[in-house]
Amino acid sequence: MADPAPNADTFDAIADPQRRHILEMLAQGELTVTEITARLAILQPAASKHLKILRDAGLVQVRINGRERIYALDVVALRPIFDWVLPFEEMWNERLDNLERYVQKMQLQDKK
Amino acid sequence: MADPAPNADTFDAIADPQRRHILEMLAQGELTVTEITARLAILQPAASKHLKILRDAGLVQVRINGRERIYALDVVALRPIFDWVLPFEEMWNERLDNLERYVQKMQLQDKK
DNA sequence: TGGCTATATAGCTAATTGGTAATATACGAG
DNA sequence: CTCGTATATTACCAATTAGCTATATAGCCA
Repeated sequence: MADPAPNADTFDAIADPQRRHILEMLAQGELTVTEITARLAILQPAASKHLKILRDAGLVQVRINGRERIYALDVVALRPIFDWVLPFEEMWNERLDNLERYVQKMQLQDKK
Repeated sequence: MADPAPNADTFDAIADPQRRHILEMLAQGELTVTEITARLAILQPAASKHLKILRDAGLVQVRINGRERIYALDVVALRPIFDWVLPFEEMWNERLDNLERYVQKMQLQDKK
């Protein structure tokens, strides 16, 4: 049985702006290849190529409807990105918290 | 005056596993180029090249100490990644919440 | 000064990438 | 069955990339 999320690199998949754009569009709802192509400034084969990369990364799912392929976001496949960046986010939040505390202390000093 | 965070593409910068590795190492503390090179399976010029890309993306800062360059993480530069992925994370959290609610409802049904 | 160390840069190469044009496949309509 | 539409795939090209080797720059130490 094949891995349902073969996970050809997710980071690579989202490195390209066009592919991020596709994912953002699909977050609003399903789209056909023609609709996706129309919203990007590229030709259909280029769109199909991007979609293949997104498919291989497990980020999108296809459903066939007659001669159309309807693409849908598989949002959970973005989890590796979120999980990777989250610890860093905690770092800068700490930093901001410290800065806030520092600023508040300074303001108290000023009032003295 | 130059932009303090020139932001040569952050997504591109973190697409490479070696560069992600460097950022993870720097999250633990500052390192020299030699130390970074030693922890990766590449030669020093390759490490320097990665570091230049990370510098251009504003993800690391350099401090000169004699003939050493001490690199430090500038974690806030990862914010664009976090900000981009966060709305998607909210989507899959919703999905999981719905699933939890559904499971709970089913469990209630079972008890009837 | 000369020689060693730390780092960056330049030049090269093989592999990858994002795009295009051309072609193949397959479905729906008449 | 034939024609037009939707999509994928192939072949090709220019640009980029990640690595290497070789070299340049600069600080430290004797």
